[in-house]
Amino acid sequence: MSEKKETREKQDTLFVGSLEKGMRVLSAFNEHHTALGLTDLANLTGLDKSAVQRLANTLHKTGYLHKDPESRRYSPALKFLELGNAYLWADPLVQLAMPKLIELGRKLGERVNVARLDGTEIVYIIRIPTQLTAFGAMVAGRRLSALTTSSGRALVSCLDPAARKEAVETWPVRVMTSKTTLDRSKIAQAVEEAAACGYGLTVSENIINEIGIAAPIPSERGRPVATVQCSVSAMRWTVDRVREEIAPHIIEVANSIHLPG
Amino acid sequence: MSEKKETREKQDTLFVGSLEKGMRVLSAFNEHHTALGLTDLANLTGLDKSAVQRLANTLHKTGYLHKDPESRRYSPALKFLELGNAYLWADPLVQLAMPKLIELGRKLGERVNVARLDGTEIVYIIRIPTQLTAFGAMVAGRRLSALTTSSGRALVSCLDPAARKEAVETWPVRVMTSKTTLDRSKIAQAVEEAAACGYGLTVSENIINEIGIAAPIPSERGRPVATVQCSVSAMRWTVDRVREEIAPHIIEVANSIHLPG
DNA sequence: TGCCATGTATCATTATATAATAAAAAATCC
DNA sequence: GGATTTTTTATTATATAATGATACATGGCA
Repeated sequence: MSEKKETREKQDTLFVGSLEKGMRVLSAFNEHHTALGLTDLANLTGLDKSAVQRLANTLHKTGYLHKDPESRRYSPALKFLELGNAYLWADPLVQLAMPKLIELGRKLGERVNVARLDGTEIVYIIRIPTQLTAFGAMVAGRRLSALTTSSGRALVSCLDPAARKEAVETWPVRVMTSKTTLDRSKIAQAVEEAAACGYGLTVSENIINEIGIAAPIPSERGRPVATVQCSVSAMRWTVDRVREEIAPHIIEVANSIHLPG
Repeated sequence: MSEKKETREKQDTLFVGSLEKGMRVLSAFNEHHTALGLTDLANLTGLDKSAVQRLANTLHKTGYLHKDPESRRYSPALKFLELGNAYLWADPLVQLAMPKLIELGRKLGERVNVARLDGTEIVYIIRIPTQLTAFGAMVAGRRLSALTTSSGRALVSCLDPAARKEAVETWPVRVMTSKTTLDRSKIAQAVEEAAACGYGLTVSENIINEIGIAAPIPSERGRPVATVQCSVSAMRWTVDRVREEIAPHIIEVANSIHLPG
């Protein structure tokens, strides 16, 4: 009874394992997994049958998971959305940027977004969906590999050379389309270009025929952590026109946002 | 040791108390509480110091709560938003309605929304923010008393007479502005009017000088549970013009949405 | 500077979650 | 359409893991 204490060394007494497991169950749900049975959950979370049963039941009883009486599968309830809402109120960047983004969306008549860098990925926190497109590009909270996005490239281009090199070489890339760039030297090139012109740019990386362009939002001190981004259809736009007609506007808006910290 | 088993009678063995407490901590964060210290959390959740300490620490370590090293206060992290995103993917209504709402937003040039009824409140699940307004009216996941909203009134007006009466008389009303209607007979009148004309309507109930109008989305079988809604400024619109120019459009869109179940 | 509120760390005690197992209910297959 | 597999639900003994009281540290504030 003294052999297996090396899983979690120090944080033991102020770490509630059951809660962590419960959160594992919660976050098993995402764009690919919208309704899950107990065995699905067990597989996805790595927890055993019994644990999943208790945790899912608890989340159901507390109103976080809807349980379909027919299929007996669980899916996210409205409380999920309220948690998202809580984030939006808590992030000062959202409040600052929202009015400017709405204005920008009206001016450009195209989809504009704000994205934050989180680790090696970017998360869209504001989306103004002026034009129709893939569902995933219209909802807040989506997470994409930074290196495949205009926002990610814009932000990586602001890192100091060493960090930039490491990011380009090691950050993971998830393939989204047949045009997703996997060649690290091409990514490096795109990042250098972003550094040169002050904005990141992608074509068809995440959605076919989508052109993305993003400008970093300056941070009072420290590196930028977010961007103002615009996505347009390559059916109606060319890269050159995007550079000429959209770039100046998103840069202007990005620079007009002064976020504390 | 046999006196206190009546708090939770049956669900005991498959109910994980720690998880429920952890969720209490999570949901302490909302539009009014964006950054909370341990004592704040203890007060809001009704848990004791130590419990909150352990739970908050766990949520911090698992990436759900950001902890400001300065103030040592916790606030929602990006994972909150990802949970919201998971909901949006899981709700078929969101996917069905999104393109139609974008189209409608473009046509009207005004803010359009989809709201769901949840208990005695409505929750906005899609928001197309075409025009500037209060921040709370631009983000998904917000929860308002059903009876003070055009969406809620539209949906209550679809209930059978007995349920309608009970809703109007007993559902709680949270005061949002100086114009929020507390008089139940006036609410009853508004609901009857909604029943008569097929859409709910509010003026300044939740935001001063805001006119709201909402049409129920029919359900295959059973009562409607959601609405297509539009909010406009009373500075630019009159109620009569809203009835004439907006009502037909939101009704048409609402009726074009066929959601299963 | 010294005080009070707030956050952090420790620990014995037992309640509480665990994982194994059995029973029931669906789904799947021939 | 009936038998077999898979998935879900329910039960229980056991010890782990959460508890809450307490003591300590820290920072804010007058």
